[in-house]
Amino acid sequence: MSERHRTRRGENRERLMEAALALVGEGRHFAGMGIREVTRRAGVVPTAFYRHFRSMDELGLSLVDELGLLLRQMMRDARRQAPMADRLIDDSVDVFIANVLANRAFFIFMSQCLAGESRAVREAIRSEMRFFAHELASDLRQFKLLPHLDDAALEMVCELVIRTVAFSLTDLLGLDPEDEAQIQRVRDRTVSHLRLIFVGAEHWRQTV
Amino acid sequence: MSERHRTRRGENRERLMEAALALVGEGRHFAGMGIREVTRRAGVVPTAFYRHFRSMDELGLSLVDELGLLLRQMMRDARRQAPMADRLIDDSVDVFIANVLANRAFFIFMSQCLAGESRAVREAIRSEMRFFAHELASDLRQFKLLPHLDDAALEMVCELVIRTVAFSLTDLLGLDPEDEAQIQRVRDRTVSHLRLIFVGAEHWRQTV
DNA sequence: TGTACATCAGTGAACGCGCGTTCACTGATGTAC
DNA sequence: TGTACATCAGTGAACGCGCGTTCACTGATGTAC
Repeated sequence: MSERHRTRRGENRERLMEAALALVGEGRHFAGMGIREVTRRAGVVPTAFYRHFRSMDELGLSLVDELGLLLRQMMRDARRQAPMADRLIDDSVDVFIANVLANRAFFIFMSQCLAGESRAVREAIRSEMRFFAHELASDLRQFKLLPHLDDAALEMVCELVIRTVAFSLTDLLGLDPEDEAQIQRVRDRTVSHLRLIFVGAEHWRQTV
Repeated sequence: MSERHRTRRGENRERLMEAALALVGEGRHFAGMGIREVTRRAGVVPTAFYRHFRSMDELGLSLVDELGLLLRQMMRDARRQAPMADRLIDDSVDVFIANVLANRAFFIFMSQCLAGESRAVREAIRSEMRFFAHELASDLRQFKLLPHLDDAALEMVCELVIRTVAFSLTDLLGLDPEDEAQIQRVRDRTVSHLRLIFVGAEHWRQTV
């Protein structure tokens, strides 16, 4: 083992991504982050950055890819957790909140990116959300929930659901992660919002 | 008139704020913006910045104050425009979209700030949104809409309405402002979402 | 399996530039008497 | 209304520092035969 090459192949790449994410988790904004800042945090020489990314933008896109995997994992969790229709909303919100608390920095990154500088990153996040809405719609179809809605109406409902959850993300991220009472309040509010949407969906008449 | 002092009192202050806003409008993120960048754009010597703001953060807070005025103006517009209950949603969304298109940079700034670096700015925007929800609730009370809801339920509904509109902001800002067909699609989707929420509100049963 | 070689992933030194900020200054504006 | 003076809002020069990026280099890893 030499002094200079003591790392696994590709290890520094991960390190750089983790460092950027850690900085985001500590309150820095990705848009204002520099290459030297990230490499310093990663404990890596500045030039090493260029071995893995051409720019911070490219690092951002890689983070979005990882975020996508995380979100898909979360959706699988929710499906496993919430098989009964009457607890569907409560359980899904619980899964969501647990995941956000466990991957705080990732979700802060996501909410930063929604209004971020790079159009490519913005679009990537939005397409991830559209994918989610679509998945939710096909789950509801499969569980025979809201059978009176046509495809377009169902997609519309699911999109609103996903957006509502995404917005409650910004509530959650603003809180002290230890403050369980506040987290409970955000949870209850999100559940109320989703119930309201589902009540609306049950009484929705096609082509109003 | 001297060469050096040809400006009105406080004119450079406005210039600096306009410059920051202009840069945001062109795609820059406020979090990554520097003092020299803003002063350069404003056509002002860098040191002049310190005559008016201690830091970029403070300039950001001033922009939020101006944004607050703009939003209140928009709410007055909406009230004047939408006196009939059956056109309430459509007209309000139209007022909103017209205001967003007319003050694009301001709204981009707002959506950046929701996930911004400064907690103070973030909180300022959120409190602005809470104020809006509250105003909407008292309007609905006054118009005798949704009379079966108690105060807490009505606030909850209004909050969801405001969030839904705020989220459609991010749709709108991602578009080419000339592309009327796309804007129309965002408008229609927002109207659908709000209708869905109001259908839910009409059938909402207290203390579910 | 062994060898030769290309590629990958790391290094430290160095560059020029733009950054935030301080300073001492000056003219214009507002205020007290 | 005039005068004296404090404050406000502008200026250019200068500082030291951290930035992104280039370079020539080297050892480790993977691949072809």
